[in-house]
Amino acid sequence: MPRFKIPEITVERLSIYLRAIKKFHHEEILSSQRLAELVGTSDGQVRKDLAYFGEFGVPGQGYKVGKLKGEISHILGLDREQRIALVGVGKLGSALLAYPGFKSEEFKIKAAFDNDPSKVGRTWQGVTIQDVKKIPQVISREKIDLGIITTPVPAAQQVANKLIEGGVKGILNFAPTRIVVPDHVKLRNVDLAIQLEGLSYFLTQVGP
Amino acid sequence: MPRFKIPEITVERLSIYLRAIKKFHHEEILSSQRLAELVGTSDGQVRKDLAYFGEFGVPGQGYKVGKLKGEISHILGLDREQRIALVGVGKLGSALLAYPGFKSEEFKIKAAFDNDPSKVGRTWQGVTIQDVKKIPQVISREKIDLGIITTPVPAAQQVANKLIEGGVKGILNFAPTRIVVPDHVKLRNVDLAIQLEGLSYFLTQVGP
DNA sequence: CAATGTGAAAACTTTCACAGCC
DNA sequence: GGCTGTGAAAGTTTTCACATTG
Repeated sequence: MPRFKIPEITVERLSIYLRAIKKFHHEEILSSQRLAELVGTSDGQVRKDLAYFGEFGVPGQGYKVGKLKGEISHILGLDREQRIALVGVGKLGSALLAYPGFKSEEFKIKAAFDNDPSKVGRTWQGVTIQDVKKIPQVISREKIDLGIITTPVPAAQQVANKLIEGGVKGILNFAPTRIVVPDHVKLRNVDLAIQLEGLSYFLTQVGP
Repeated sequence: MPRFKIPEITVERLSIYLRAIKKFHHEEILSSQRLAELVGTSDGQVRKDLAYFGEFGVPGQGYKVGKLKGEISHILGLDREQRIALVGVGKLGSALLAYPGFKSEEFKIKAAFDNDPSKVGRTWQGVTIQDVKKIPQVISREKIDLGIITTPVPAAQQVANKLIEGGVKGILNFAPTRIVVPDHVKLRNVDLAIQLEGLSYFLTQVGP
């Protein structure tokens, strides 16, 4: 549907728009201006972002919430189940297993793995923790296409390799280290400490 | 030191460079090319990023690890203690309290708050959990300048207001909602679900 | 002579403003 | 009259290439 290359930031904003409009009723109509205020951007930006993918609005009126929800969900692939595996059921891993956004209708964590024998076999948030050795086999049997890495740094690359061997197409990496993946796999790093460091920089700008 | 406005992404990359060079010895010398390979960017990018802040390299040689560490740490404000408060000691909150990057030499979580009476008074990771009512008072007494919000969505704005009342200068918000802050406070949102949705979009691009 | 620092060019993103539609 | 969709302009970031330096 997209004419050519879509900026990654546009996709990110679509997620944000979707979150914002979910609070409204299907029948309601929002203008780009109203939507922009809700999420903190400009009306032109909203229109440009949406226009990459089609014509969803009605001139003179605005965007109908129901239609927009459907379109954005479809663009983001949220209208079909996304099957996920999480590796590393430590503190952060178990928090994410319970995190509302990670166990929604669209996202289903189908498998969890750890290398700690005392955790293997236990069930947490409805998911049974399995041995990391089984990663490739389970990923491919369960047709899982997204992997989340919440292991310590030293294990991250190995785990990524196993996920890829099993056939995941995307990896969300929380281990603060660079991991290398082949071109056909999409990697996204979330480094929580870097977020803090960015704020820290800001403080050096404003005062003592 | 910076001549004018520095792109936020440059600051983020500085954090990444710093993480990468920490693995090397003080005396070692790295070229921009080597550093670029380590973090997955281009040599020109590395030089541009650093050149915003000064001349840290030696032409014909490269960058000395020790010097670079010092300079980047200083730029990011990591050469002095950053005092932090965390609000919302749920699953994600307790994971972050234990997260290595959040309890480093530079970052000290000095206070934690929750509104659940059964949690108040308990100690976790060396920090005693206090009642959210005390936020403004503790923030200002302890001279805390960064706040982390890991509460559920409905509480986020209220908590932010209390943090600001106490005098924080920056807020790291993990609640998936838009919160509004005055101009002099720096807000950074980390929405974990959006990261997943970005990957999900990618899958729609490469095939079913 | 190897690698930095840096203008200038290219690529990309956001803003603007307005024709066209409801 | 109000609001979308969209080219064109402005602004920003990245890449390029080279003069300069140890």
